[in-house]
Amino acid sequence: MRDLIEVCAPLIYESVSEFPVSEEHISSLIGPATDGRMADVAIPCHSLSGVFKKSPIEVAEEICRVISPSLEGVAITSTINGFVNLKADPRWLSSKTMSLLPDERLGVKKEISRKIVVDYSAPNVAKEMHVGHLRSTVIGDAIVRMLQFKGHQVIRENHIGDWGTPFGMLIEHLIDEGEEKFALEKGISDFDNFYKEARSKFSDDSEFANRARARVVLLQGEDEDTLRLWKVLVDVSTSYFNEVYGMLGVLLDNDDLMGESAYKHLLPQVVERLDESGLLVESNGASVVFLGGKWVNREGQPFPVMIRKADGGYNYSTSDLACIIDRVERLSCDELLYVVGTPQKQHFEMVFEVAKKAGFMNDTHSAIHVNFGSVLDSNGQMLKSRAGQSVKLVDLLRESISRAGQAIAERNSELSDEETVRISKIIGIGAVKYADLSTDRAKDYVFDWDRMLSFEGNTAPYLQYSYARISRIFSLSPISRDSLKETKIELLAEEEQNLARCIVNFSESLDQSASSFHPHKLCTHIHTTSSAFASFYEACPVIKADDEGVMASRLALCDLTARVISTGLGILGIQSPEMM
RNA sequence: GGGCGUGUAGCAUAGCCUGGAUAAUGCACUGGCCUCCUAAGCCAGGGACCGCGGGUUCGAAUCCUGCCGCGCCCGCCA
Repeated sequence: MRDLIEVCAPLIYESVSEFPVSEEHISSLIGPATDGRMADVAIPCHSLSGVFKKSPIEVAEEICRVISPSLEGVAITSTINGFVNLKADPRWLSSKTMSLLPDERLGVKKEISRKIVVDYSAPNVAKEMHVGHLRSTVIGDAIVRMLQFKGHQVIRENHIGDWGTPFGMLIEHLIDEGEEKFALEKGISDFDNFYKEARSKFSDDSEFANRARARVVLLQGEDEDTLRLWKVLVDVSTSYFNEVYGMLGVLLDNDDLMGESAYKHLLPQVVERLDESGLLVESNGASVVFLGGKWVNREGQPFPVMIRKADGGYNYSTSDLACIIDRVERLSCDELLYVVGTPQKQHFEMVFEVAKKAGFMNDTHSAIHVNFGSVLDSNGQMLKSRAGQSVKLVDLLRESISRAGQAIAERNSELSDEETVRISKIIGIGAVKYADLSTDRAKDYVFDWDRMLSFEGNTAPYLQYSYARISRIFSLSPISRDSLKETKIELLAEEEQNLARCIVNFSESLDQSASSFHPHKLCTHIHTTSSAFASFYEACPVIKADDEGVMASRLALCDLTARVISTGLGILGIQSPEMM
């Protein structure tokens, strides 16, 4: 109810000017009501008790009496327990709602555009995509869409693991297996096996291990044939990633790839510049940065950010520092977001601190670790990839689609086979994504098929069902959807008013979601809206309304509701089916 | 040991940044509602010492502090 506060606040200041309170004081008290049933906006008057030398209850009554006339037609005032309560007047609410009818953006304003790099997904070449990549990919995609919608220039960066020592063994294994065979057979799947085979040969077969080590040297020396083999692995992997991205319906494509290999020429420069800034220290033959402060290890000794190992190799931190240089200096971005799991929190804190101290970033740049929790199984255990036993992302998505298909087949026999296939994908993928997005990303969440695919509760299928119901109304409506832009909306029933509130609050909710990089806030709002629609749907006949004006008004509400749901879900990367 | 995070009905969560009312939502549970736009729904109801103790405040789930439980991180891996 941001808009209501904006309208009311000046009127309230003016009305209370005769009282011995400052505008700031009153302003600090006006806020959204904590209990939506009591009011939209509230002024708790308890702290004014001393100034007025009266009880909070009397103060509230006095303020209410004074402000009520000026709020005529905007808000309905009342008092209880020392609160002045303002409830949106249906007239104000309806005019606000009507103003959104012709607005494609449903009241969402664009911000002054910033250039924002979002680093997310980050699968590894020649390895399977698993549940951990799911979270990064889905959350990152939603954040990218939110920021774009708010008018920002977003640069997607998929920092794939395509460089480093494992490629020695991977390339040798590729040679052993035969590259033609590999390229043909590895379309979708089975990277896990390939990687495991290479790994076990590396540990069991010393001849292979020697070849692998020699191959790493060749790779780093950019030997032509080695690079070509490396490229085979990268190409097959990225086309696999693209298949998964296509299945998931996320924005990532080949243009967004910026693998570790892309930064390798910057690595010596990182060392040089850290050295020039005086941060670099030699420690046991390695080059490191000691940040001091709270960064101590188990023994209480300061522990370092490793920049260059004693063997001359570079480290993860070095690569991330190179990224920062590239993003700040080549892309000249204002903001750097890293959609990466919480376990790496400390790593990013340290890297950002080094980057600031070394002047790779200045005060105008902000680097934010958009962290997320782990996906747990039903026993509360982490689904880890390296331990093996990880769930392959493609299998998981396929299963979700298949389960969704069964669920809709049980419920609606009118759908053709073709429609069932199409809609199963929308619902299956939507369910997985929404389950991931709808709770606070920083917390762990338990992966539960039954819950995410339930058509009840705060789930994608429930929201999609609301949208499908509205679409059904329009398919039966005598009034076309396009002709509703100028419709007079009248909010007679309580259910209509509650629905209108949700529609009006959409922009505020999106703003909060986008500014905090917390997609679940938007999810909560879409669910509240769908729920308000379901109550409205029961209580207020639309195309069966007796009066034509009422029908048009309700159709307009349906149109806005559908747009809140589909725009909201769209920003989360989830589709809204017109039937299901 | 140090650092970070987390703890809210049987279960899963929101609210915590920015203190405000009888702590909100969903699942599950109980009871109602389909000759009527998709009942995949709606309505009503029961269910919570907001981990525990102190502090700040007129007022604390929210801020501060101390404990306790759980998790993660602290590698010349990424």
